[in-house]
Amino acid sequence: MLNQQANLDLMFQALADPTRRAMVDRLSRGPASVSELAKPFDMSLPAVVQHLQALEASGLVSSQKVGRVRTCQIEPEALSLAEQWINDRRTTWVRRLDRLGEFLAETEPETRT
Amino acid sequence: MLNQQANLDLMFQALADPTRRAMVDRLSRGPASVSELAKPFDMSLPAVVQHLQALEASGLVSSQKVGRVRTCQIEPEALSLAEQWINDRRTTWVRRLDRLGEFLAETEPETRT
DNA sequence: TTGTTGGTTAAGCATGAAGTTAAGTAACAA
DNA sequence: TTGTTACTTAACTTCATGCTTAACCAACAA
Repeated sequence: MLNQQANLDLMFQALADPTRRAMVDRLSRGPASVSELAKPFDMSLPAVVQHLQALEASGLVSSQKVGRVRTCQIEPEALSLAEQWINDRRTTWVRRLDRLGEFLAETEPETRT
Repeated sequence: MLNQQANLDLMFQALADPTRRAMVDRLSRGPASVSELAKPFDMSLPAVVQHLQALEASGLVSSQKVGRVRTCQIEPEALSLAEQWINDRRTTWVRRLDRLGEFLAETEPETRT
């Protein structure tokens, strides 16, 4: 298992680019070859492949080459790692608000509505 | 409402840096001043403030200045926007697998275990 | 009013990311 | 075996990011 921290770096970095998000979006609907993935974009093929490399480095996408065609697919486990990081922070925040609510309720019960 | 796409760019970009994630983590436990936020990091104050600007630009954090102290807090709505984007893609992926399962069950019922 | 604290502004620098073109390779099709 | 397809590699340009230091300003404390 790689360093989790570094992994999140690569993950969020990968998702920070609209082209790469569009690729993830495409792959969430099913596997695709490199040129299929490239088709919607007004960009050279090498550029597309560089985006793909970023996605693969982050663990969000994997690929295998059969013959001369490289087929790419989404790696949903990786997606949920990013999702979980966000959710953990939101949860911490929400819990803090709850404790604050309790505190206010305990210390000034007469001012409650 | 700003362009959602651009907003996600800034959001994920902001979360791609470990220093900024640490700041979000800190702020998820409650508000903090700029210098409080800066304390854990081995980095000049201007550098910390630049990270803060990235977080504010993304909508993940807001701040107000009172006297000479600027107090920062997390903006959990923004967090859940990023979370939702990820979740939507995972959901699409899962549904695709479900349909694939149905398809296989319908076309080759005799090969099921 | 003088010093200290808390933050801001500006300028500069090193690195890396996003794109390009050009040339190369390996598989399949005729 | 010759051409086309599907990438791959390499070299290069441009722009953005993440820092730095130095100087500044405004609020509060003595």
